[in-house]
Amino acid sequence: MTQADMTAKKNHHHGDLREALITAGLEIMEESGFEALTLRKCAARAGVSHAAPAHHFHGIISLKAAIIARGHRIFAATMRARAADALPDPMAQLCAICAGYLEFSEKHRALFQLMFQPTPRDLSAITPSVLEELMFEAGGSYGVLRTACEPFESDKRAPNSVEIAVWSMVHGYAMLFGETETREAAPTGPIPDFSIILPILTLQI
Amino acid sequence: MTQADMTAKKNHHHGDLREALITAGLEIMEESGFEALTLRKCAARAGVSHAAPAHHFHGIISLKAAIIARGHRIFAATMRARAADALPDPMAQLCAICAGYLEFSEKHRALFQLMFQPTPRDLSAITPSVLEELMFEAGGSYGVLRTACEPFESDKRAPNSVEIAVWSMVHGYAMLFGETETREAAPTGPIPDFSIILPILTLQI
DNA sequence: CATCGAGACTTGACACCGTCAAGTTAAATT
DNA sequence: AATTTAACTTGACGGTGTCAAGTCTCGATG
Repeated sequence: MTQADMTAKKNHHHGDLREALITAGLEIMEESGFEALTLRKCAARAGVSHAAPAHHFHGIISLKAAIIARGHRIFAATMRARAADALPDPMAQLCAICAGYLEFSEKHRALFQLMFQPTPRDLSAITPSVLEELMFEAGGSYGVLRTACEPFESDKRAPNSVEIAVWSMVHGYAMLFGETETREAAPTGPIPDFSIILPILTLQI
Repeated sequence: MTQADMTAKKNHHHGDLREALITAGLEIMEESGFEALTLRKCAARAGVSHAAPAHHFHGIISLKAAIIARGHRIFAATMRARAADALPDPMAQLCAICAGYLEFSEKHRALFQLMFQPTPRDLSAITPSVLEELMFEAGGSYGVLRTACEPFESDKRAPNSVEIAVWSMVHGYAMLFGETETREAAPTGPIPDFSIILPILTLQI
């Protein structure tokens, strides 16, 4: 519990409640999974009453959006870190970025699940400043992948088709195999590593 | 409302409540999206009290599992229907089955989302007979895709690597683009059709 | 420095949710 | 016909998100 949390326990002025709620949300999901995230639990962990978040977030949907924005920032950083360790040629960069994609989906499974859960149809319910932040951060993390795919695009194919193919494949793999989850249906035998799968695609690019 | 529903409104014996609850769940999601699905709403639509489902399903998790099993049956049928209309060569069959995969994800978006939401870690809470049905139906729908990929597997690659690659790609595409959802981040310009994307992969197989 | 207004909370209540316990009604069995 | 079992209903509880009204703190102003 931070100094601000302790202050909140005494008074009506937390000091940095917005950030504390986001941090609480990230911690709760890390510990108990993506479905454990609730507004009241975040408020309790931040040391305030259940209605306090309303001043910072227009409902649970806005708090989740802020957490997802934070997730995209960590996501982009994870992919960039892998790219920084790889050779500069386009293929090595793409492989590294995909490895970062999968690393994030495994290490932060609950956050990844939250980030890619079905989007509410009406984004207008989200606090405008939070939505702007989310769009910015999501664009940033997606841009890492897009940039890595650019060298492989060609006038011979539909625009963006390589980035769509790569994103579909790595995202599908992350969703389906990113964690040794209990599954109702699965391929028999061990799942091949994505580094084996990706070349099936990229050799043709 | 069926005859059985009307019977339930009068008495303590619905007649086919199990099926009515599953049907209610499918309808509610179709109308109001995947997050609108609740046990009480299903019970109300089936014309019984909120606690009636407990006799057939051990909690909301079991009712959802039953709905998901139904979803897999429709899913498999959709892919098989596409395959039935296609030429018998392996490539045409694979393309048709992927088209069926995407058709299902678009036409039954909420059901698709429910089917591939993060799985609860503890499946033992699910009614055993329901879990068995789910495993069977999920295995059946997955088997359609697996069978279509078999002609492309090779001793030169890791076992199952083609089916993993294809499943990752088509599932990722379905999750990301299967509906013109509101998205925080997206490629610029129109999304290439999956029939353009798939050949990037399959030409190399 | 005192006052006022806005910001940042707290308390309480409501409806909805899933689950459980106890009770009631109908069907099946003996 | 009586008994047992199945299939419900009713009511309650705790957790959830949201709203309204109230309270406390901070910042602005004179």
